[in-house]
Amino acid sequence: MPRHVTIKEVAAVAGISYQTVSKVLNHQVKVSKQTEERIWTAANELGYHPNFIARSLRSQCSGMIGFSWEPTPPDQTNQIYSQFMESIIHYSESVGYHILAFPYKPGGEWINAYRNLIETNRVDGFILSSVEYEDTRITFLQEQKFPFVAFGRSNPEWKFPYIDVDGAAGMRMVVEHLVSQGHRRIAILNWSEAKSTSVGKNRMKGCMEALKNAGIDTPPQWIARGEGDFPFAYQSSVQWLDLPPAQRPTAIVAFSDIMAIGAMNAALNLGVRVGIDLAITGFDDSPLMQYLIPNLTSVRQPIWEVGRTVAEMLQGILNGNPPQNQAVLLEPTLIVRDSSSQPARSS
Amino acid sequence: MPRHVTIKEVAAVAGISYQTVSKVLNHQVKVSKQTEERIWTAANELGYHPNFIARSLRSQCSGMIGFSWEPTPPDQTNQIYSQFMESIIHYSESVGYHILAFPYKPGGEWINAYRNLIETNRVDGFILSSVEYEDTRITFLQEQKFPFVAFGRSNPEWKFPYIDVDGAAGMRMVVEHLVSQGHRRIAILNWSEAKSTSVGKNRMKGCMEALKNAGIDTPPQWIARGEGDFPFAYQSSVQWLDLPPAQRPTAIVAFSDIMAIGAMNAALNLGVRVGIDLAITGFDDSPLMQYLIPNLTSVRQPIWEVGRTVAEMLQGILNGNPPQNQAVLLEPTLIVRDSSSQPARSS
DNA sequence: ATAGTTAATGCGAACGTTCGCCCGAACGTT
DNA sequence: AACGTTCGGGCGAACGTTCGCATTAACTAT
Repeated sequence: MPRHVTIKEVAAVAGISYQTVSKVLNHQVKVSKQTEERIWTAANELGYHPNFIARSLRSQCSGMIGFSWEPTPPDQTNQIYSQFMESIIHYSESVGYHILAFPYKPGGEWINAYRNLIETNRVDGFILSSVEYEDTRITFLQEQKFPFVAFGRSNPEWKFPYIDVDGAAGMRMVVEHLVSQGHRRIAILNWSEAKSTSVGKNRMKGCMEALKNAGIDTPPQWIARGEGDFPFAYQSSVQWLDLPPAQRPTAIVAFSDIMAIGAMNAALNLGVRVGIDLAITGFDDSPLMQYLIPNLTSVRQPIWEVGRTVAEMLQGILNGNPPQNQAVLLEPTLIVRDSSSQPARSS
Repeated sequence: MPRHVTIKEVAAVAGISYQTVSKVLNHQVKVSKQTEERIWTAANELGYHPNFIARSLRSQCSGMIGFSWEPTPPDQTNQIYSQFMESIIHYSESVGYHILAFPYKPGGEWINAYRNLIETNRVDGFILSSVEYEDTRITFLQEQKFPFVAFGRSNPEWKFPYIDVDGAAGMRMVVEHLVSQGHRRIAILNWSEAKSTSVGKNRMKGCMEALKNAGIDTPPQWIARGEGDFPFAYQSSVQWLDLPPAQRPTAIVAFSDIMAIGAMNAALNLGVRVGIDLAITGFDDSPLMQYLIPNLTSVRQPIWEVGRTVAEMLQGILNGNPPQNQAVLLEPTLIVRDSSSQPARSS
C-alpha cells in the first residue's frame, strides 16, 4: 500500500502555503509565473494526485453514480446490460464520475439498497434500468428529490427523465417487413399482461398498428401471452404448428430472442422449415442470433447510444442544467436474416 | 437532494458529546444504560446514517473495490462476466464493500486506469479478470504492493493470489466422454499461440493428456489454432469435413462455445449431421447452448463460486489475514447434450 | 502625498468522522 | 488516610481538501 503525497508536501517543496497550491492546481487563481512554475514542478516531481475522498468530503459530492440491474435468467443472454454498462461507464469516466455497481434485490427490498446509498452519501445520482410500469424506485427517488435518469418507460402519467428505445417502431418494422413478404397469417409471442412492463405494451402497440394498417385481422388465439421464456414459446408454437398447414400462421413474431428460439425449436421438431414454411423474428439481436441455423431476423437496439445518452442526461442534471427533453426515444434497426427473408408460402 | 443528519445533531438531541456518540454507535465503549438508550433513540428518530465519505477520510480506506473487464466482441456472449460480477458484488456488499466498475482500456493504457484509482485513493483493492500470460497489471500491482486477487492464471513463476477454473480437467472430461462414445478421430479448435492466455494452454494440456491416456494420436493438422472466433472455427471445420468420410474427424472439440457454433454451421452447410455423423463440444455452457439444434455439449464453469471466492480472498487480504492458499482451482462440470451423446459412427 | 486598485498570497475554517488521551467521580484496598 | 482501579464520558486533533475573506505590496490616478 503506497503512501500518498499530500498537497501540504507539495506546498512545502514549492515554498508556499498549501491553500494556494490547491487554488493554482485547480486553476482558480492567478499567481506569478515563477510560483506557478514552482508549484507544478513540485507537484509533478512528487507525483501528487488529489485525494478523492478528501475532495468529496469538502465538496459534498461523491463523484459516484449508482447503477443496478435485474439479473438475467441463467438460460437467457443479456448482452444488453453488459454493453449498456460499458457505455455508461465510458461516458461517465470521461467527465470524472465513477460507477458504483450494487446488487439487485428482489421486490421492495431494492428500494433499501437505493436508500442506503443515498443516506450514507455514497452516490450523487442513479441510473435506473429495467424499470417497471409502476416502479417504486421512481416515486421514491422523486420524493427524495434525488437525481436519476431511467432507461425505459414507466407510468406515462409520471414526469421524470428517461430514455427508451421505440419498441413500437421496431415492431412496426417487423410486421411491415413480414407483410411485404406476403405474410398475412401472423402469430405473436408476448409476455403476460401481469408481468408486462411498458416494454411489452409498447411493442404490442406497434404490432397492432402495423397489422391494422395492412388490413390484417389477428384472431385472439394467435396472440400468446406467458412467461416469455423458452418453454412458453415452445408450447405456444407447437399448438399453432400442429394445426393443418392451411390454418396455421406463416409467421411468428416473438417479442424477445429467447422466445424466437423456442419457436424455432418447435418448428424443427414438427418438421416445419424455418425460413421456408415459417418465418420467425426476434427482438434484441442478441450476440448469437446471426449464427443460428437459420440465422434469425431481429430488431437491434442502439444500446451504446442509449447508455451514452442516459449518462449524459444525468450529468446535465447533476451540473444544474437538466435536459430540455425529459423523454428521449431512440429508433431501433431491423436486421433481416434468413429466418424471414423468403416470401410466404401459403401452404 | 435530501439533507443529511450528522452525528453532531444526534449528540445535541441526546445531550452528550458527539465523539462519545460515535463510539457508542460503533460499540467501541461502554456507557450507562440510559445514555446508550438516549443515543440510540435519538439516532433512530433523526434517521442518522454515518457519512461514508467522512468515515473513509478518517479511516484512510475507501471501502471500494475496483473491477474492470475486457469487453466481449459484439458477436459473442459473455454470461460469464455478468454472473461473475453479480457474485463479487453480492459478497462484497455483504461485508460492507462496494464495487467500482471502471472501463477497459486497450493495451498498456489499462495500467493507467488502475494507477489513477490508486493514486486518487478511490479503491482499497482490485479484482482482476481476463488475465494474460504475462499480465503487466500483475507486476504493476505487486510492485505497488496494492491488494488484488485475480480470476485466471498468469505466468506460473509469479506468486500472487488467484483463483481459476481447472480448464485442463474440463478438457479431460470432454475427451474422456468422447472416447467413451467410441471416438478416436478427434479434432481440436484452439486459440492461436500468440493470443493464447494461460487459458488456452491449460485446456490444451488437459486435452493432450486425455488423448494420450486413451492411446490416441492426433495429427497436427487436426489441431487448428486461430482467432478463436466464428469464421476461424467455420473455415477450419470446413477443411476437415470436406475430406472423405473415412478420413475426417468424428468429433470436434472446441475451446469455446462460439467456436463450437462455427463448427456446427460448417457441418450443416456440408450436410454432416451434428450429433450423428459428428460430435461437437464447446466450453463455458453459455446461456443459449441448451437451445441450439442440436443442443450443445459444453463445460460449465462454477462462475458464481469463482466470484464469491475471489471476493472472499480479497477481503482476507484487506483485513490482514491473507488466504492460506494463494492459488485456488475449481472444478468445472461437463454438461452432456445431444451434440455428442450418440456413439461414434466410423463412417 | 493621499486614496483607490490590482495582483499575489496567506489564513482560518469547514466538510463529518474516528481515535487516543485525559479527567473526575465512585469504589474499593492496604 | 493515602492510594490504585474502574467506569462514564469529554476534549483536542487529525484525515486532505476547498473556499471565502484578509493581508500585503506595488502600482495608478487624483
